[in-house]
Amino acid sequence: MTSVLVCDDSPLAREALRRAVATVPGVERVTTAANGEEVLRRWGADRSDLILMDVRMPGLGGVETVRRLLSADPGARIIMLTVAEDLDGVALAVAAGARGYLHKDASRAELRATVTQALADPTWRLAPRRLRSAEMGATPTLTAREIQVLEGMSHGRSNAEIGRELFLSEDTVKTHARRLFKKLGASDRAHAVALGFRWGLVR
Amino acid sequence: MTSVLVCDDSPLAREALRRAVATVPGVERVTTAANGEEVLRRWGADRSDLILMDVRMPGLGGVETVRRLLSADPGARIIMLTVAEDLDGVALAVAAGARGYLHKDASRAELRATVTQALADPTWRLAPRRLRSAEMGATPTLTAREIQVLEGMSHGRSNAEIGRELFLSEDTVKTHARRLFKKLGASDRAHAVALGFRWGLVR
DNA sequence: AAGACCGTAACTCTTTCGGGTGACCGTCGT
DNA sequence: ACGACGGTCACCCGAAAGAGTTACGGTCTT
Repeated sequence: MTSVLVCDDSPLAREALRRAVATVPGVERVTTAANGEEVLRRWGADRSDLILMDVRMPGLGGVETVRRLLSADPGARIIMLTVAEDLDGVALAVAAGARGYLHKDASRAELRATVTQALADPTWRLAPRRLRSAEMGATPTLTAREIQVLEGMSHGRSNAEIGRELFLSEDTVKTHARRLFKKLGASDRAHAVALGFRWGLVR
Repeated sequence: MTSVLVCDDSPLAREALRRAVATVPGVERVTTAANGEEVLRRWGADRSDLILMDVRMPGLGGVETVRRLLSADPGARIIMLTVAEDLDGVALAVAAGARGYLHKDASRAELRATVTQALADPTWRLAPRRLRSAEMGATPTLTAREIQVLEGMSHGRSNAEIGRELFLSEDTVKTHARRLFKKLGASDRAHAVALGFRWGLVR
């Protein structure tokens, strides 16, 4: 029974990862956790063959979780996940005993290849790879205009105000809005803003 | 000329910190940065007497920034800022040479006391303190109901839907909405959701 | 005891949104 | 060269949202 534990605090990324990992040949079960504490709890109950874990998590951070996990079970295989702009945590995690890491902007295929390899070879270590975040569960790709409109929304501006700001007619803003809603799967602007934050499209 | 550099990726927290630090006796200048790269850039130009820096930042993380800062100038005084649920990064940062850290949920007074002490005594180290985030620049305090409503909004639900979900009338939901808008200073629900994310009230 | 919040709810009125649809133009890739 | 896509704009329409106001009972603090 080959099982993999996926841990990421972003529900969206978590689901995307879960789905991607589930397609790896040989993987029969994928469990998920939202933070380090949850990983440790699950690990106490039933041990997975491999753990994919985000470096940056609220609560117990990735690095410390790796330490605790390995002090409990030195054989645990852990691969860290990271966004492009967070290389220090990865280095620390690998130094702490993680087997390797994956950039979140790597391809789904690379993710699967890495997981396959890690599962096949218990001694596997490192070999960094990339993966386009667009492919790790379809991160929505917004155009520059759409992001500008989304940002305007996140600052509480009306369509008319956004239009004035960007020298566009309100109707044009509405068009961009409708298109970005569709891309994000948002039902309204509040939802769109939330998804923008969850996907890291706006801050 | 006593100057302090404040670094936090959250614009809201950054401003709050800036204002709090500016009230410390003896501090004549407070500069800000949004990430590690910016800190290093500023540091190259003009060195502050003290740096307050968030552990968790996009881009160059707090830990690595501490390392680079200290390798350039071993005398740099750095205090890390952290949220309650992120203790590993602090330990690493302190191990890397930071003088101490502050919980973001400490009081404004404690923040000021720590800064005062760090500025007065160049050899000062550690002495962790706390500080209520509510006081570090007036983090809005929403009631449980208001947060539930805000969360509903972040999931794209209409007021009527939120009402059905919480067994409330739509009118009541609208009342909670209006109240939370006022607390957050939001102009509409999209703005409220954005502020909720920025303040860490919703995920 | 008085006041300050909070949770609940209703009513009105105006503004904004979001869907649907269509259209023109430019660019880029095939 | 054709088609897909993005940016621009317009019009209609019904459904929400948001502002303003009022109200009543509960809890908690002063």
